[in-house]
Amino acid sequence: MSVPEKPALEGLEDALSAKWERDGTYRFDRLKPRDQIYSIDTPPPTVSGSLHVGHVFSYTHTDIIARFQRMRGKEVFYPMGWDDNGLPTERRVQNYFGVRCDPSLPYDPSFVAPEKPEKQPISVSRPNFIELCVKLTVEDEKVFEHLWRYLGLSVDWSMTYATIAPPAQRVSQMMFLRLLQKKLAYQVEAPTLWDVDFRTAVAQAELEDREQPGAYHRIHFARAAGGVAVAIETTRPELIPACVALVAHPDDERYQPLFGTEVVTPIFGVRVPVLAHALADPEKGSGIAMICTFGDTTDVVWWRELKLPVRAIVQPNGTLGRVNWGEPGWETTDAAHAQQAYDQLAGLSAKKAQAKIVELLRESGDLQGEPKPITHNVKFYEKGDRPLEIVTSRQWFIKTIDHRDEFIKRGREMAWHPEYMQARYENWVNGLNGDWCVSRQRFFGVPFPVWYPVRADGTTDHNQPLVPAESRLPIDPSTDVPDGYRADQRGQPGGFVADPDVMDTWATSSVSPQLVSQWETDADIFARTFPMDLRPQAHDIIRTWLFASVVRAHFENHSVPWTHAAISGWVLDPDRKKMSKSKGNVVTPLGLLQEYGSDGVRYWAARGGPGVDTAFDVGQMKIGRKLAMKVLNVSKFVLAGEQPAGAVTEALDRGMLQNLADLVDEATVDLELYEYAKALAKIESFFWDFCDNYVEAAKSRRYGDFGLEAAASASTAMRLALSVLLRLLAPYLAFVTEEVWSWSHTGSVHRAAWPTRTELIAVSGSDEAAQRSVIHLTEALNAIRKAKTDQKVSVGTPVKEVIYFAGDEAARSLALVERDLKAACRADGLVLKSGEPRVEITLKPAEV
RNA sequence: GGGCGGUUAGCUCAGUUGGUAGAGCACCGGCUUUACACGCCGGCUGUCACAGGUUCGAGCCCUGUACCGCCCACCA
Repeated sequence: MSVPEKPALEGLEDALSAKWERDGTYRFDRLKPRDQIYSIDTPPPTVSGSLHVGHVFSYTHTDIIARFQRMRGKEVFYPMGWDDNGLPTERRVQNYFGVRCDPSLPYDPSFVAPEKPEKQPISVSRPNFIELCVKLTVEDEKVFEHLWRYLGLSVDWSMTYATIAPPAQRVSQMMFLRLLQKKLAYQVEAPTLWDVDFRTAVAQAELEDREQPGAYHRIHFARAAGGVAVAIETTRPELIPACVALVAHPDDERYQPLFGTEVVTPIFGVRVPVLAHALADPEKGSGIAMICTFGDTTDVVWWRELKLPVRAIVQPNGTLGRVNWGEPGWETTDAAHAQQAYDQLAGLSAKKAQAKIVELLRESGDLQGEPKPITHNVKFYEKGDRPLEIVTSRQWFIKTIDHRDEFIKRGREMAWHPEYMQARYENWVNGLNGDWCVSRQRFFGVPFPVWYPVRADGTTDHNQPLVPAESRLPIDPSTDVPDGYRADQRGQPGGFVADPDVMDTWATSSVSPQLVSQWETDADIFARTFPMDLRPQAHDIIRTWLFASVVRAHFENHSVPWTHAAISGWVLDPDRKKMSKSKGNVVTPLGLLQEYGSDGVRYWAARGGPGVDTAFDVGQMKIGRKLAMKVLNVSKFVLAGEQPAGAVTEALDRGMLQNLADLVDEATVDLELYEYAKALAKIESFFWDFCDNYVEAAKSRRYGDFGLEAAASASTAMRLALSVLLRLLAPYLAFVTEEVWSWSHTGSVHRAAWPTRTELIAVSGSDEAAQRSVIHLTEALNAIRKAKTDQKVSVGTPVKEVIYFAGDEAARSLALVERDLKAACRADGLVLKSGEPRVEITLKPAEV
């Protein structure tokens, strides 16, 4: 507890984060009542990726709120999770260890991964695969935790969770079984959006559009008995064998005669009906489209609403499957010809099949003119490399489409920061066009805790799923055995088989509020933390994580998951584009923290208000570092040396403290409204004014130039002001404020009480005249400094006389602080006069 | 096509209920000033995107337009 001779910022991050850990500064006290707890549903970063400056940005915002709430007297429940679920981790583990997951294999407890990946991937069971995932992600988590501690996140590090660990699996599975019980989860075999590389179903929320080159092919369809020939345009001629109908708008004059008739597909000779549907757009192509099973989501709508048959040709791996032409479902006028043509397509990818069929169409004369190249938007899985296909498969869904109004209502029960983000949420909910597909044909994830009986004939009975008791969870159906069965009955007639799928990443991460709040694990903690107070997250995952969390809490807890949603913006590079790895403009966060100091980087982040996309700007980090440095230096001045104690009697001191009380009120209101950036701007501005004007003016008096009592007034006032300013800055500059606090206090500033107007007024009293005198003093100082600068002398140059002309009111007001003003401008004589504002300075004769 | 943001000094951004356009950075100039040269003081810098409207008065309210960003829909 002393003031260092040469205070420095270097090394504070390591020293103080270690001290906070030692002292348990951010340890959560679970005995506090609910209304004194502030609980945060922190987004778990994906550990298989790397942290970038965008993470630092948004996690700092949350930390500022957390520190403010803690100082306001709330016990902050602030866990940290690691998202190690999902495809990125799976891919990384496959490459790192050279393994592939084969869920049909039994668990091998003695399996050890090879030092170096072998050329041929080794097949391992799902439990073995997950062990490897955990092994690898544990290392990632250490790196992440170090960065977060270095940044100064006030997380309780005894409360971390991993989304693949047993507690998370248990909550995910339990909440799934509850949905199943309530028939809010169901499975169905249906056309599903499908990624052919990952070979898994994907959800609407995981789609993105990409501009792709394509071409319109004008294709001739021959007349059938009683019909008329017609030409359609398509970008996907390879799907002609999957064509089940043609469709045009019911009001389209051109096609009126065709409705109800049939035409024949080229090459394959399949008779298909010509139908009417309002979704067909007369403006597009020839106004008549071919419906295939399935080329896009519109095909699915037509297929469903027009009750068409299925002729599926695209397989889960993206190639065209075998077809036996002439068999049921594949009737044709010339099976031999169809077979001969189709066999040239079977086994090809959609892209290659397209090239081939164009050749065939050209030969047969059914391609009219040449393909017209276009670029158009095609749907992709956001992590995928090839366009999505639509494949019919058995999938699990959670009901959403019938409950949209309820989700909107929940959204309105929450406070959004900023408010307009709520519109994005409602936009998404209103635009939902199907239930939420939650199953993925992957291995590393939370398995569906379900088996199916195998009938005597060896077929699977999907209608009677076998589910475990909740007390058994979490389970892995690929190795665990349902009650009443033996392990050797797996896959046998009269036995059982496991559901092979795992849950979608959002299906598991959306239970984070229940997971961290210890739902169905610790009723006491749950009652004290749920519904949670805050979900901080980025705006691009409102449609996924936020929405899915609302769905889960609504169905299971009949409430919102949290009462506040704080949506952070993105970090933009100087070209105003979102910073991303692919653009090669990502800066390593630890390097930044080391160069500008964590406080410097926190300052930059804090200036980006809620929801505001913010430019990556090292200039702001430098300014933050300067601010931290200034805190160090002014604190050294205020706290160093023996100082007289006593009442605050001087007008300057009393006025300054009252102005500070106003600042405390304003900053507190801002922070309560999550407007941390606005609060910072006000605090910062006051702080510099305090340093440059108040401290300069009170300095001489505090040195004792006007006696002990006047010195004590200055000393007491500036110590109190510093204490308040440190506390106001603590949520932002977590390190330097803690360092300075330790010079005069034993505890942590981060556990100190948030400053109040009362503590200041108790010392300063209320005196508007004194308050005004501070403003006038600043004006006068500025005018006098300008006069000195004009005469090219230092501000510190002693002068013979200063005559300051000011308005009547200002002159009267300045009389209260005349002694301080005179000292601050180093004048032997100071005369205050009424009149047009101006300054007259008489310099001392130059010393020879 | 629909929705949501944004457009203010060279740059990054503030601008509360309508009342004389702000800060920091950058730039220029001055200053060894006993907390701080990672400092201090001063100066320069604007068709508030554009066009209308309401008003005594508009950066702010209304209508429209342009551009930038995001989300959604459509993508035969």
